[in-house]
Amino acid sequence: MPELPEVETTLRGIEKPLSGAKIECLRIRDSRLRWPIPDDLGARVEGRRIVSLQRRAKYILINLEPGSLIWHLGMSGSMRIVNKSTELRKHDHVDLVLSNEVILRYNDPRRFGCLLWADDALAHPLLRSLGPEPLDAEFNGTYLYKKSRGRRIAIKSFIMDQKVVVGVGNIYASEALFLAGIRPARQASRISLARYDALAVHIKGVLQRAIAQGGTTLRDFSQADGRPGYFEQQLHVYGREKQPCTLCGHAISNKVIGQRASYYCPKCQI
DNA sequence: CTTACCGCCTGTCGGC
DNA sequence: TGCCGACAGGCGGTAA
Repeated sequence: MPELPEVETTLRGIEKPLSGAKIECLRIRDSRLRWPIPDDLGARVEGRRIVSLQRRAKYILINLEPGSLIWHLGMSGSMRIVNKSTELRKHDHVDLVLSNEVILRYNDPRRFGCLLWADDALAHPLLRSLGPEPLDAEFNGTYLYKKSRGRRIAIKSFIMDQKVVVGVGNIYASEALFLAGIRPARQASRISLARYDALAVHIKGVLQRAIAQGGTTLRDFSQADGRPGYFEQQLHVYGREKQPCTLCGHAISNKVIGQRASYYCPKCQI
């Protein structure tokens, strides 16, 4: 999926046209997402006004007050702002049609995303047990250090666990570990507080820089205006197997950790 | 509680 | 050129 920077980029791209707008209707062309889109969702939102939008973890929340649409982009989802004469593309599964001529169009080839309703989104089972936002002050080295005591899993799997910290996926986990000089397979319990301090700083830094670049586009992702994200050119290790390390020139390795490709420099990351 | 693994889907790419 | 398997940015469910 879109990780945190891609979801944040999407949110920023749709916030202005959607905020305060009235929902004309919800057009569902294919409801077979990760969970089926509820049958009554259209009736539930039709004619109502969008009060605000927010991101929590990798979820986009469209608040109608009371109640929210809970929208996740899955692995391959994207949203675009279009109008009624915009031609449909393959996998354009949902349109949120607003009365101001604006249409929010959701495209998701793999259909791993979801579109659900909750009276209280943050209390929804999918969101209830999520860890802290990585850009919040409460997320820091001390938090990671305490949370990791007794955890034998690889540090990369640990920071990708949404109960530990949200928003960090396969790309940015690899990048943050490179910047912090930590080998992705290292056990989470065997990392010092000082190194967790550095890791927290680099998680925040890489996410912020990626947001500033509109996210990373590898294949499916695009911003709400259709442009790609531009962070790919700043990736140090992700997808760079056998290419030279940007710091020392050694070839980048790729090892499977927790069923996911994991890129690192065997010289710079210990 | 933790950890490891499966599977949901379509599209693309590399190897033969 | 065509076919086939491996793999892809996520994540809930299950089993041990």
